[in-house]
Amino acid sequence: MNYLDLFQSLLNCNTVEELHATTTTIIKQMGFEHFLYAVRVNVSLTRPYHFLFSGYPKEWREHYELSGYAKIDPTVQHCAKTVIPVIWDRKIFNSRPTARIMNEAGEFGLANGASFSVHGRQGEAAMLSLATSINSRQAKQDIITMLGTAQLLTCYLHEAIQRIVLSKDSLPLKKINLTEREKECIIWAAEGKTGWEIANILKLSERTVTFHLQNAASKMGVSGRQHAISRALSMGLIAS
Amino acid sequence: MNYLDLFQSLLNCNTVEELHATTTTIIKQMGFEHFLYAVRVNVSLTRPYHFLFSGYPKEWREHYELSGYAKIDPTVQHCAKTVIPVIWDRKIFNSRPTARIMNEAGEFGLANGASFSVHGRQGEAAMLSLATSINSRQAKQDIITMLGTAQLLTCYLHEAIQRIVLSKDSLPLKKINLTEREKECIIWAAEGKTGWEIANILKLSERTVTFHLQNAASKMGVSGRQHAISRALSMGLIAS
DNA sequence: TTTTACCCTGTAAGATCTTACAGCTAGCTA
DNA sequence: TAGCTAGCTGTAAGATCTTACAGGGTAAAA
Repeated sequence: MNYLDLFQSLLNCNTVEELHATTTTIIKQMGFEHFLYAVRVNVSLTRPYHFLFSGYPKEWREHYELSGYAKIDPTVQHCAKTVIPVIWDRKIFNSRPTARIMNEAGEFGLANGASFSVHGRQGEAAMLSLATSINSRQAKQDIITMLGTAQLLTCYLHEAIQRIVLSKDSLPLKKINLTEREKECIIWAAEGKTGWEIANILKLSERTVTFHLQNAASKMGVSGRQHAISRALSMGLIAS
Repeated sequence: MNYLDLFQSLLNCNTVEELHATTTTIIKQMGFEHFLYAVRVNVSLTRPYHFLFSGYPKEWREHYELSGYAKIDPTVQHCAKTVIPVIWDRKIFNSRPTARIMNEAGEFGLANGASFSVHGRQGEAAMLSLATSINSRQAKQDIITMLGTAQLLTCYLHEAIQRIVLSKDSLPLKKINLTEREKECIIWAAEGKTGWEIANILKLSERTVTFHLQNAASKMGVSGRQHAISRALSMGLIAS
C-alpha cells in the first residue's frame, strides 16, 4: 500500500473536522484504532498554547486529565526528551503509578501502541500516540513494522495541523512580518549588544536602532527589548 | 527486515567514525548509496554552529560548497520550512540554476533521492539526504516505499549525533545546569518583566533577582539580560 | 568538618533603555 | 498627486539595568 498518497491527503484538509476524519481513516488502515496528537507552542513561556487533537475514547481522556497523568506519563517524558519514538511497554511504565496508567489505558482499549515526537521550526513540540486494543505478541510486532510509516504520519499530521490550526490569524503562529532592519536589530540585541553598539555595527544612529526595536516589539504585541527578543526567538521570526 | 534493531545500533556508537560506518551499512541495506546529514545549532544567532556528517562523494561536496549551492538548493529550503520529506524531482529543481544542481549531482552519482528534516528540542535544525545513482522509475518507487523507514532513520541518526557530537563538553549543547530560581528569573525577564516586577512575582528582593540573572548569565558565558535570555531560549535551557 | 551548591540581601554610581515629543527621505501604487 | 510603507534621525526626562563593593543563611556531600 502506498501511504504517501494517504498522507498527502492530510495536507489538503481545510478544517479540523476533515483532518480528524482523514486521520482516523489512515490510522485504521495502518492497523491502529486510536490516536492522540498534542502540540505545545511557546507563544508565551509562562502561558504556552496547547492544542489537542484526539481520537482517543472520551472517557479515557477525561480520566487521564483528571488524574493528572500527563505529568508522569513516561511516553510524554520520552517525547519531550528525544526525537525517536517509543513503543509502549512494561519496561517503560515501570514504576507503581505509571504501571497503573498502562493498565487503566488497557481497560479503555489502549493496550498496545507507540508514541512519536516531532518538533517544528518555530519551536512547537508535538507528539502523536497511536494505539490498538489488541494485546498480542503479533500486535507488538506489527507496531514495530509500522514504526517508520507512523513516524512519517507524525510529520505529515504535524504539518497539516500547522497549516490549519497554528498558522491562522489570532492563533499562536500567525504571520508577523518583521522588516530586515528590525530583524537585524533584534538579532544583535539578542547577542547582548547595546543600542550604541548595534548602531555602530549597522552604521545607523542609536536613535534609529531604538526605533526599529520599538517597531518590532509593537508588531509582536510586546513591550521592551527583552520581551521582543524572547518573542522573536520563540516564534522563529529571526531564524536564519 | 527489521530496521528498528539496526537503528538502535546507531545509538550505541561512541565515535563519529563508528557512527559513519554504521550509517553507511544501514543506508546500503535500505537501497541507497550516499547520505548527507547536516545540522545547525543556534548557540549564537550570528555565528551558528554547523556540523556536517557526509557520506557523499568528496568531489561533489567540494563542488557544491564552492558553488554556494546551499543557498539555492530547493531541498535545503524545503527542509528549513517544513517537517515533511521531499523526494528529489524535476518539479522541485525547476529553475535554471537549480536544475543545474540536479544535473550535476547526477553526474556524481546522486541521481535519485530524498531529503528529510528533523528538529530537536533545543532548536537544532537538521536534515538528512539519501541518494542513489540508479535513475529509473523503479528506483523512484523504491524511495517512496522506503520513505517512512528513512524518516525514522533520520530521527535515530539525529539522536545519535546529538549524543556523540552535540552534547560533548566544549561543544554547542554541552550541559549547562541552571537552578530553578535562575530559570524562573530568566523566564519572567523573557516575558518582559522588570527586576522589580520579578521580585514581586517571586517574593524576592530586587537585588536577589539581579543576582540570579547574573549567575545564570555567567554560567552561560554571556553578559547582560538580553544575551542571557536569547542564549537560554535558543539552547532550550528553560523549556517547560 | 570542610566543601559545595544553592539561596538570599544591601548600597550606590554610572550605563543603558524607554517613551514622550518631533521631523526627514525614497519608492511604490491607486 | 495623495497615501502608503520602509527607513532614518534628534532631544530629554525618568525608569531600569549593570557592576562594583559588601554580607548573611541552609542542606547535602566528601
